Amino acid sequence: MAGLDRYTAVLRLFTEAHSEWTVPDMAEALGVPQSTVYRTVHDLVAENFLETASDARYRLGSVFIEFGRLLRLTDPLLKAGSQVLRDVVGQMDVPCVGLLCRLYNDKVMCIADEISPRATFRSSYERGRPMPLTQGATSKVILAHLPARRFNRLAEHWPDANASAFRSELQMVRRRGVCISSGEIDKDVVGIAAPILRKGTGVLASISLVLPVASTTPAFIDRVAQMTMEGARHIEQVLEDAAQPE
Amino acid sequence: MAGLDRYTAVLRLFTEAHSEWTVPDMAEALGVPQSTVYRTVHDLVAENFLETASDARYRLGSVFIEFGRLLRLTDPLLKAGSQVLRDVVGQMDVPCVGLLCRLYNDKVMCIADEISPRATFRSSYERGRPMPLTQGATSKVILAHLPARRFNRLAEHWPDANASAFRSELQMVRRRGVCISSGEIDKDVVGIAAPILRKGTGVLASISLVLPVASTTPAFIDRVAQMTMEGARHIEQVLEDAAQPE
DNA sequence: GGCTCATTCTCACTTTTTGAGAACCATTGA
DNA sequence: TCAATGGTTCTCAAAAAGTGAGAATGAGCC
Repeated sequence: MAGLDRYTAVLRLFTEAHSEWTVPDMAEALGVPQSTVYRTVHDLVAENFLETASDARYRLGSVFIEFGRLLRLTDPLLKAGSQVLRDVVGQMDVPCVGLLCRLYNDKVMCIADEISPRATFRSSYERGRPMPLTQGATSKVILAHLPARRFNRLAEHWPDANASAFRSELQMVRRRGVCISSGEIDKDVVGIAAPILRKGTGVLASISLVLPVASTTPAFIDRVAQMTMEGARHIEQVLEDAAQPE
Repeated sequence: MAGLDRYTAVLRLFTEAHSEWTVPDMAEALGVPQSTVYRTVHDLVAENFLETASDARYRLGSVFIEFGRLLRLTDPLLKAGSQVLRDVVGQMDVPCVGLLCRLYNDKVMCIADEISPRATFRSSYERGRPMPLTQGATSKVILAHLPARRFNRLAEHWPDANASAFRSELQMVRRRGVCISSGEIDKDVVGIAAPILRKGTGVLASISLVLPVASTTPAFIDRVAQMTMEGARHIEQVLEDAAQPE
């Protein structure tokens, strides 16, 4: 184990289910001697990637909050997307959840969300949580706009029984410019997602609206799809404008 | 430059003012050859600490959002504090900002905030932004409860003209259990902060309420101070309870 | 096809990391 | 007060990575 991996391997041990670790446990999990782990952990603590908890345990440190702020303040997609999400969700007349998601390794991850004040449900697409690429409107709309090469490389890993049907479904999504799915990830919830594209770069992200099936009709879904696509176009425009002046 | 530093030195180049870097510029800023920086950046991109922007530039990557979520979900102080902040700010009958802050190297950093829906002002203590230790109620209340050794080590770095007056001010804060300051960081704003303590471990953090001077009276500030201290005691209690069952 | 520039690769040379064990240090309990 | 305990740091020689100058590759772009 070398370079950055040495450190990320330790950080990746920390999960929702196992959020505190002792050095002996880390050493065991990673298969390296304790003295090595002590050194690595020491370095990570010094830079606030980890912090000491009680009883000789360690947990994730606050550096992620610090850099999270920098990201919020400086990431063009995050800045443009958050603003548009707020606007779009604000315009909705039923409680809903708005999401801005992007490709993240072989997953899709929400990087910004906006929840109507009165929404009583939640989406599984929680900010910062990697989600599968192949299910849910939010993910599929990204998949549908991926360049063939990238798509194929990702597709190798899925044991997809019905690849050709899936491909033609995605092609339809691409043509339509929006993906609508119901109950694929969360029961009783509809997801309506539009891709955020950039000429030359391809698909950057997706913007989606999630609402309870009970509050929808086909006509309403069409209207929301329209709003979602407009939101996507708006984000694309802001990004375009931001890129020019440089 | 070795170990983790090699990587953090690159990450620390990325700031609000300079959020995108080319490799030649990084190499220049760090005083190392480009080929070395290319390698380091390559590693950081692979782990999503950085991502490529357009025009051969790089910016911070989304890994911070991913780990930020883990922190939100698993950090005991963050979990207890966010909940209590929501409660306390919810009880307030004037617009205000609630903050949960902790010592972060030689700074104080806000790790959670709660802003009344109708608040028209903002605190400089923004989530994820390191702030000076010696100004503002939020910071000083932490300073006031630091063990002498830690305090002295930090104090070495300040060119404090009036150290003894400052020390006695802090001693009064410690006795009173709350720190109230006005306009020290933000003009026209009052900060009311209480320490979150833990026996054995010392001061963990502070909880504070920030409100416009215009909306305060001495009696009201006393009431808010009371609420803030109650919030702090509540957080301490939750942390205590969470630590026991293990 | 021949520029330009970003990025990766190569390889001899340095520097760092590694790991087993000893040393250190704070706490606890005779 | 003196062991004993357990977490953490230190030591040092062997092993493994990192380094950097320059070459090679590759992707636009006249």
